[in-house]
This record gives sequence, C-alpha cells and structure tokens, in this order.
Amino acid sequence: MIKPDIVFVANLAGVSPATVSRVMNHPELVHPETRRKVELAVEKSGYIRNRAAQAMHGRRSATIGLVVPTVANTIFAEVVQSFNDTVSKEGFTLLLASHGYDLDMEYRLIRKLLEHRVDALAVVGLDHSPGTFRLISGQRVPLLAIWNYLPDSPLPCVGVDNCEAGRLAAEHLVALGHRRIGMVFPATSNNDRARDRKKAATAAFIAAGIELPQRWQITSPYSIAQAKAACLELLEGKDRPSALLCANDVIAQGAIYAAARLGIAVPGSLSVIGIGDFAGSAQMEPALTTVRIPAQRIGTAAGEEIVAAVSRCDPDRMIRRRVELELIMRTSTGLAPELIAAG
Amino acid sequence: MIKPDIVFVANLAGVSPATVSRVMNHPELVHPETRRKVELAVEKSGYIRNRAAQAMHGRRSATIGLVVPTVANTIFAEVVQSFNDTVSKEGFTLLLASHGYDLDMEYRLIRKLLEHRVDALAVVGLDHSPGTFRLISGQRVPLLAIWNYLPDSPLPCVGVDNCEAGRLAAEHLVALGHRRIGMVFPATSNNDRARDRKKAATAAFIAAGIELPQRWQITSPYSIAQAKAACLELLEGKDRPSALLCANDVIAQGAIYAAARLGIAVPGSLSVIGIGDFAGSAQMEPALTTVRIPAQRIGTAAGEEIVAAVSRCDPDRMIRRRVELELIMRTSTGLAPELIAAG
DNA sequence: TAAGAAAATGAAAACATTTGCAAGACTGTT
DNA sequence: AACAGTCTTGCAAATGTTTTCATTTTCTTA
Repeated sequence: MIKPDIVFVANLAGVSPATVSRVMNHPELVHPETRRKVELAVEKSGYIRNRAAQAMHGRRSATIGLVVPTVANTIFAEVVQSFNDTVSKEGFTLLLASHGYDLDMEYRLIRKLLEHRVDALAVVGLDHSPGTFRLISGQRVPLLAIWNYLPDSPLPCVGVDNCEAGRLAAEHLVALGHRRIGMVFPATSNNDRARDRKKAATAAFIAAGIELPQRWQITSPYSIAQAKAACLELLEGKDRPSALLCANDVIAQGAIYAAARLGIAVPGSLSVIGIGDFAGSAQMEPALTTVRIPAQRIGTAAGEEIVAAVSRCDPDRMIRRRVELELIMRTSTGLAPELIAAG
Repeated sequence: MIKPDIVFVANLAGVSPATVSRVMNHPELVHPETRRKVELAVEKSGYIRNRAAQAMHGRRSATIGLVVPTVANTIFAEVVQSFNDTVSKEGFTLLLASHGYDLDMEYRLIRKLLEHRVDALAVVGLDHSPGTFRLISGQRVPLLAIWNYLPDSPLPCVGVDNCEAGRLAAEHLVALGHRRIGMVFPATSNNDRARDRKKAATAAFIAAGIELPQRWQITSPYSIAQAKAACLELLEGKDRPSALLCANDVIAQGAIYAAARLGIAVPGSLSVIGIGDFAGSAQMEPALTTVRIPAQRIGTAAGEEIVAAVSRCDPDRMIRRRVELELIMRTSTGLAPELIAAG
C-alpha cells in the first residue's frame, strides 16, 4: 500500500493532477460535478496534501514561527495559547521554539524557523542580538515583537508599556503612604521588560522623595521557590521594608508565601504588589494587588496583526499596537503601618 | 536582491549544487578546502537552506507534531517545555497545536500536522476519536501518547499510571484516619486521566470500608477560580468532610484558598491532597501534599522515545515506558480530627 | 613511476505540487 | 446555425533540493 499522491488521486478520479490541485486550493474554479468526483477520490484514497511541495512552489507554508524564552512559565503560556488560537483559526500552524533567555540560542532558533520558511515570525520583547536583526532584515519575512510596546520601537510591536507598569505599581505604594520600600527583580541584562519596569518604578519613587536603600533591592529569577527563598532572607531581620514591589506575580507569590511563613501579616505589616495578574493571583489569600497585563488580549492582538502582515505582503510596514494596563487593587496592599499607628 | 538558492551559492563558490548540498548535509564527504570555499559563499550570500524542498525529497522534515489540550495550563506547559528542549537538541522543531479538550478539533489538527509531513506525532492521553485512530494507522508516522501509562494501551505511551496516582492519594488519606472524604474532579468524559484517578481512588476508599456520600463529590474544571468557588460552596456548611482529594494541584490550590477564606484550619480541621506537584505547590502555605507527576521527566522521556522512533524507521514498534510516581507528604494533610480528639 | 584503490566532484533524475497558457466545451444571442 | 463570450480542463514548465551513478582527481604501494 503506497502513499497516495496527487497523481494517484487524479487517476482514481479520472482527471488531471492540475484539477485535483484546483479542488484543494481554488474549489470555485472547478465544475461542481468534477469537484464531487475528486473529493470522493480524495476520501477513498486517504490522500493528504503535501504542504512541503506546496511551500516549495513559493506559496505560503501556512506556518508561523513563535520564539519565546520559555513556555513553562505562566507568563508566556497564556500568550502562546491565545496567539496559537488566533492564527490557527486562520489556517496557520505554529512552529514553536524556546531559548531560555539565551539570545545566541534565539539566533540559532530563528535561523531554523527561517529554514522552514515560516510565513511570519513573532518574538518576545525588543532585546535581540545584532545577528538576529541582521538575519531578519535580509529576509522578507514579517517580524513582530510581542509583549512590549514602545512608541519608538525598532520593530513592529504589540504589547504593553513596561515603564507604565512599573510606574503604576510604584505610584500605588506611594499613594498608600509607604516610604520604606523594597524591590525584587530578576537580573535585567537581556530582559528589557524587567529593566523598563524597574527603571520606571525607581524614577517614580525618587520623584516622591523616597530613598531606596541598596539592602532592600534584591535579585531573584522568575521562580516561586527562589523568590520565596530570597524574600525570606530579606524579611527575617528587624529592619525590613513596609512594602515590596515585585517584578511580576510569580515573584510576588513567593514574597507572600515568605511572609506567611514568617508570620508577617499581609497587608497589615507588609504590602506586596506584583505585575502581571496571572491565573490564580486573584484567588490567593490574600488576593494579590497587581498591574494587569492582559496576556490573552496581547496574544490575540498579535495573532491578528501577524495574519494581516502575511496577507498584505509588505514586510516593512511598521505597526505598533499598545494594549492597556490596569491597576487591580486587591487585599495584599494596604496603608503604610506608620499611617495606621498615627491614626 | 533576489533570494539566494543553492545554485546561486554553487556559482559563487565555483562548485556544483551537489557539492553545496553535501557541505550542508554530509560535510565529511567533501574536501576541507572546498568546504571552506562553500561555507564562505554561504556566509556571503546569506543563504538559508529550504527545508521544504528537502522534505519534499522524501527526507526528514525535521519537525515533530505535538498536540495538547491547552498550554495555558501549568499541567502541560512544563511537559511541552521539556519535550521541546529534548527534540530541539536533536535538531527537530516543534509544530504545536492545541484543541481545548475537543476531540473533533484534535482530529482536524492532526490532519493539518500530517499535511506538514511531521516526522512523528505526540498526543496527550489515550482518549481519541475513532477518526484519529483511523487517520494515523493509514499513515506511516510514529505516534506516541504522552502523560498516561497503561500496560495494555492501544498506543505506544510514555507517562504515569493514573490509577496508581488516584490510589496513592486515597491510601494516604485512609492512613491518616480520614473517613469523611470529599472529591473534587473535572468532568471525566473525554479525559481518561481524570477518569482513571477517580476510579482508582474510589476503589481504594471502598476497599477501606469508607462511604462516599454524593454531596461531597463535586465537579470543577482545572481552574483555580472555579475550584475555589466550588469548594467554598462545599465547605461553608456545618456538614463537611475532613479531607479533600483533588484531581490535581490546581484544584487543590483552589480548595486551600477556599479553606483560608472560610477560616478553616489546614490541616487542623481539613486535609487537602492534590495530584501533580506543579511549580509552586511546594512553596504554598500550607505546602501542598501531593502525588508527584514528574512532568519534566515525562517530557524528556517522551522526547527521547520519539526521536528514537524517527531514526529507526519502524513506525509499528510498540514501546511503553512508565514514569514513577511519588507521594510527597507536606503540610496540607494531617491526622483526621476524630483521631486527634480521641487523643 | 605505474597501477590500483580511495576520495572528491559533477550531471541529471527524482520528489509532489502549482499555475500560465491554450484548447475544448458549453451558453446565450442574433 | 454561426458567433462571441464564458467555463472547464489538461499540458508542461517551474519550484529547490538530494542522491545515484559515473567520472575525474588524488593518494598508496610496490
């Protein structure tokens, strides 16, 4: 039993291969009766058309490449999901690659995706190696940066303004009267998202006349376990901040667990704010105050833009779409203890 | 500036296309000096080889299809990640599709992946539509079911025995002396994982002479928010169980948050056990007792098996690999209150 | 240094499809 | 019944590689 190809089906239906091809791609061009015959033959033989041969002809490959740091992280899983849903609805299939925050690896992965002749390419963030930029500009493949928005980004982008996210979080703590503030961020090299958030938050605190002692600025990767460990260390002494601004909700979750372990009341003696509003943040006890980044909306919007970019075939069109942030006040933040004491 | 193809590179290097092809695929066959010349030409022209043309020649497409219910769920994100890491290391790229627990959709997605001539296909679980089985058996593509292990599975599989998972969780509660037991599970049609766990847990309870009143058997999808809501309802009355067996850690997390909201002490007056041991379960307060399903090990093992299946080209070889479960005792379960009262 | 073996290269067929072009088969109009 | 116009369809070229086979070049060894 050999695998049926288009000529096998053509013979079976008593037509030419060209007609079979037309039935698959432009059904309106062929006579309904012929169409029926062909469809029957396709059904009977179990024919499955070969996208590779199709792609080779210069047509669409019907694939879209997506490169993310990791999917094992709630942060990106949601965006991958909704992006996939959106492009899938338009008949595209996702080629997924993850580089684990290694930009050289990212370059190699993008190369691999280009070998597969993806119709378009989406990457996360605006930080990429020079090699990557060179590679892309040489090809005529639409490229979209997702997750980040910048008014003057070098790439088309769909996402949120991380500076604003940092600022919103900081201003919320300031409004609650906090002046002894700690921050928990991952290493910010190669991570423009964390960098922008931290910079803007710092600026907002300075603007409010708040000092940020070095001992309360700590570093932790995006992992609940490591964030909890880092915060345990920060919080166990006498001299601790009254509020913690965390780079994202995963870290904030770690911080809250650390406080719970140490018997520190949240928000009574410690306020914690995150960024992201991931699944579960609303349900925690205490429920996490955070700056919502609408991952689904970003994924969907990015999917729409990339499909649009593929169908109009002008790879150099620059679109920038900004998705709105929103401060979600819940129960993990409250008035600074000093204010409460003062009555 | 036209896109360079293999003959363009060949001319640039002053060799034949065949030689260029050999440099890309079997470098050891060509003279070092020639190789250098060709590599230089590749570099200079920015040539990127066309996998589609390669695949068309009957060679590998170097892609592997993975079909999951969803990736927006911690449950699968981890397994996707480690599976991808493993096959990626061997030069394959992942074609990802998600069907949202809809088996008809799954059929269509698998068709699409076959059109792209994936070298192998991985799906989650053993529940699939008859159409899917027919489709696969017609093709000569290795298929692997991941996540579940069954000694007599109809498909090659790499995963855990969900019956054992349910049994382990149930026996732990029994050993702690609990006799008033509730269970929180999603709908079990089209979900063999949840079904097996529930069946085995039920059997274990019956074997221990424990009755399972209908009012304590509740249904909730895999969502923290919905699980929390469902558990709030179950727990707020006077007549509540002393222990909750949850279909997975996401549901267990919801249950713990519900207890926290109602001021019910865990594990003092309510024990909660999950299944999965997801990221964060160990760090929660109280830390979640659970049956660990080693998602990474499953993903890695599945990746290895599928790569092996591709290189040996015997699509009908039946392998079944079982990954071990482990009961992880933490602080969300404790002795039944009745036993404590009795001293 | 010549013969034979081994290594390196090229020519051309093969892979499964799409599409421009042209020819044949209808339709409706005079 | 002839004509123009519109639908359908088939032919054949083109797409970018890989690989078999044959040929040429280089290396051993006597």
